[in-house]
Amino acid sequence: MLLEVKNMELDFQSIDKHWQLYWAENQSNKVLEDTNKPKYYVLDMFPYPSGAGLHVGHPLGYIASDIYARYMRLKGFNVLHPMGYDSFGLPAEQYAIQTGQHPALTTAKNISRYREQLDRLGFSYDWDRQVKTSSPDYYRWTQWIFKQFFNAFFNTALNKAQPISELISEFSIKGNEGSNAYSDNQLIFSAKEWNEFTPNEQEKMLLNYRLAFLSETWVNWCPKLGTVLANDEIINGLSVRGGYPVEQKKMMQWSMRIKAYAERLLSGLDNLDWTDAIKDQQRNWIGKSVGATVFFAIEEHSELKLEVFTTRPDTLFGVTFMVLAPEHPFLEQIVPVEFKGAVKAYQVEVSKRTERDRQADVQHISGVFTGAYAIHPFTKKKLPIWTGDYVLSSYGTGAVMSVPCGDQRDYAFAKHFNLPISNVFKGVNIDQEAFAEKTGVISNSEFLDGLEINKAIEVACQRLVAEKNGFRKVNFRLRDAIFSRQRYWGEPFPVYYENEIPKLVADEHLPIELPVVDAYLPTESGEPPLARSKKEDWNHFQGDRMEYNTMPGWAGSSWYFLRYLDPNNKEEFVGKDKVAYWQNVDLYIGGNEHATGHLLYARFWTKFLFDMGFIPFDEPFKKLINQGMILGRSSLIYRIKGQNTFVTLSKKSAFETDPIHVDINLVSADKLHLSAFKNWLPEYADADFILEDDGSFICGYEVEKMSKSKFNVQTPDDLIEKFGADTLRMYEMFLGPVEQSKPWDTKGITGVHGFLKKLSRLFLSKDAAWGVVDDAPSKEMLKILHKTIRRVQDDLDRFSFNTVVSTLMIAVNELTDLKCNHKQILQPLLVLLSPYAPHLAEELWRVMGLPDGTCALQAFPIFDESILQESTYDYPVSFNGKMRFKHTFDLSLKEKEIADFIVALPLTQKYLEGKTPKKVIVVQGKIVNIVS
RNA sequence: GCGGAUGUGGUGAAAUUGGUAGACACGCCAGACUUAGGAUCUGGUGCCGAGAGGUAUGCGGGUUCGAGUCCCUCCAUCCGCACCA
Repeated sequence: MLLEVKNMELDFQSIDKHWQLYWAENQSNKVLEDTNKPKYYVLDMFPYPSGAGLHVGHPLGYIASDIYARYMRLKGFNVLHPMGYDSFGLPAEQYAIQTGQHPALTTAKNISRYREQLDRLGFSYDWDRQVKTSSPDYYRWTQWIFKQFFNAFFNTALNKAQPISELISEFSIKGNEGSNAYSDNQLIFSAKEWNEFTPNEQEKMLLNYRLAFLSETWVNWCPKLGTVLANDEIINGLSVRGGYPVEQKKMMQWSMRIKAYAERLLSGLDNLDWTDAIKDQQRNWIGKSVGATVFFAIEEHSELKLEVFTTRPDTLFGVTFMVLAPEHPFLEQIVPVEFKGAVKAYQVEVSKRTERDRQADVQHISGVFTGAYAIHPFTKKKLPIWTGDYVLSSYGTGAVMSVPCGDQRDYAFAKHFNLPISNVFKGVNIDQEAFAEKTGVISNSEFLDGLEINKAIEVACQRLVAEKNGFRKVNFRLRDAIFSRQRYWGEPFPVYYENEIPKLVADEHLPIELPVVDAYLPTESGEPPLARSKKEDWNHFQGDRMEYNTMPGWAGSSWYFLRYLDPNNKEEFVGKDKVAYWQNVDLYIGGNEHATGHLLYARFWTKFLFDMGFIPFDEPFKKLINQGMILGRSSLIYRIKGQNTFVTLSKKSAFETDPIHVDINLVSADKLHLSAFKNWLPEYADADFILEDDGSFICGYEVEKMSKSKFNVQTPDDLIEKFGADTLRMYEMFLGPVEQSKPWDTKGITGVHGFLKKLSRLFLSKDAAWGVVDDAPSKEMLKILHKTIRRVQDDLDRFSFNTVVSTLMIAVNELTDLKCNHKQILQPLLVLLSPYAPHLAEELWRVMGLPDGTCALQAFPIFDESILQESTYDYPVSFNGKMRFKHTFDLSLKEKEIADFIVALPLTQKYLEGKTPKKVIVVQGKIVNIVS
């Protein structure tokens, strides 16, 4: 019976193992639909299984969600708490390029390591529901959902997606004039014209409407590597890998028409229980701005109308020139011969810089005059057209009307190139800078003169519409999401080509599995790795060729929370009955870095699947908590420049040194273990040291992101080995609020470990026998218990995971003082503890011989208010807000009685120093304040 | 430049609606026990002061009987970004 007690101490390691085995063997965490209980869905953002394994930062959110899942089970909910892996991704592919090993193999290896580490923490996941985005059983449905996007368009009148077949029949009856279908297409055709299109022409036209579509997009192209690069992979116009030049290039790419959902993605935020910080980030990303589209005629090109978007149509009379993005298509046509050379040279120069570079560099102003002129819609004056890289092709129309008096960028551009500036603001000085405030009165603007700005916007819009020179327009910053990647390790598209027209593979041939390739690199001609495959390498091959791009990382993660509901369904991506029962995620916990990527895409896919009638809700995550990052504490040593000599921290200022990261395992309490350091890497074997006066070598430190290259990664494994899983779980919570970023530091872990030992001592009698008694507890003990029940419950209800730990510590301290070994107290206490320390709670429950199965199957103790009711209260008495002494009164006493009594006290007279009180404030049950 | 977050002891932090600032823990100091241990237990610990007392939540103001909490100005640190027309 005392199996887990050694030398009067609990053996946490055996307890962990025993219960982890028990849970696995008894399928304790398996969950099924149960209509007798309310459901609750607790989800973690699933991890990418990297080769480095889990570090102490990962479990922070997992521990919090596990505690909450266990709490909600005790509260009587049927809790769904699954886990899986976002297992497609670049690192596995990079590793494959280097080693030739198939990414599926390394991924499988990493997953099993992750699983082992997760299991050691005692998480209550229902592993039968595990999903892996790289498994064909899973990505079959990612491909299927892609097909639904391809087969749909967005109806702006109904504000929802609909089958493309409806649009096709609409076109064949009345063409596309006045159509409500969302599109960037400008071409108008009649029903007759539509019906006379060849099938290929029809298909090309439909790509302008489909929610998943093919179009030409600008990409960062590295000719030397033969591949497209992400912004992250480029520094100063050179690829991080190899340092080769990168240029902007147009390429056929799949995209998702997320812009169609911009308005709904924005308004949907209002009803979500997310922090304002993250909602603001999404609002900012979506970037709604209200203004007008204005058309400018171009001199000598009557066939062209230059379209610009402005939020300030009231400043139209302040326009003194136009600026086009260097990528603007009009530049091909409008630039006179004598200017072509300069414009071309500028375009080439700009194409070497990524959009990110262009945006980061605010100081540097560049541009060239195109030699062409636009015509002002009202004044008919000539406006010179420039091209400049501060105008981005991807925002708005890629062209701006420049109003130097009202926009600082236009102002700076005008000053730099000595272009005219005309002031349209009444009584405002613009000698030094533009006036960007949206207040004041317009002048110098013909029919807008004397109007207040909002009124002027109104009038300008009316005039634009009346003269057919523009219209009101809502613009979004959000861009359509590029959906193809030139990579191997991602989902293949369910697409083949016939005469360069993309066609969908029939459902019965899904999944299209990743074909075997001889190398995970692009082909010589710069085609994606899949193009290396031969026809027979595909499990299904159709048409002239298959699609060689793969899907991006966010494809699989945009819907995985739905697959957990029904992970083994062979007929549907999720069963209707299953999704009707579990609904959307009640609590979602994960890192802040996904604020605008994953969280926005998942919302987009959910809204689409809702529109198509597949799921009964249109927001995926009701409540969101962003856990903070756990930062590493790196150790630094200082090497004298050009020597192999290292200086201790306090003496480093006397030398010129380089800081070098040193493995934190070679350092304890900032002292470097010298012999271990010499053995660490061969280059340090004969290093010299300049030591402190006491003979030690002290390291410097820095708090930064945990990473392998900084040698500051703390894995949970060693700590679990030393203290057990429960200690680590509690300690990570005890560090502070989950939302907060904090440096990892194990200094305090002994405190939490000591608490668990102290708690278990309540259950032991002197001779290490289990000494729990059935005697009735004292009133005092009951008070401690119920005070604790209330606080644990209140704190968990507001996700204050850290304060629960100290509440439990206080309870144990107080019960220890009372030498409490009463079952009536200790039994409910174990239930309170169990979400945090499930292994120990179960073990104590078992050894106590308590009934009703395991601790996890109990109900959360019921808080009894009456036990805590007091008849008296110890009032703090303060003078001018400063607390001086306390006095106990019956709680039934009224304000007036208390005030009179307090004023009469000799102690009060002492603090009054002879003055008469001006006012005595008594808040019943709270405080007394005497103002003198 | 824009947006967001955070500033409380030597350290991590607590204080849910304005009502006893620093709970709980680490660390430190003193002691007990002990065939030295990273075990356990007891007491102390914001700062100044011998003490009475004073003082203290990034700085400076304000509202209030009362402010860590609400309002204004400023400062510092961290994170994100997109010169957004």
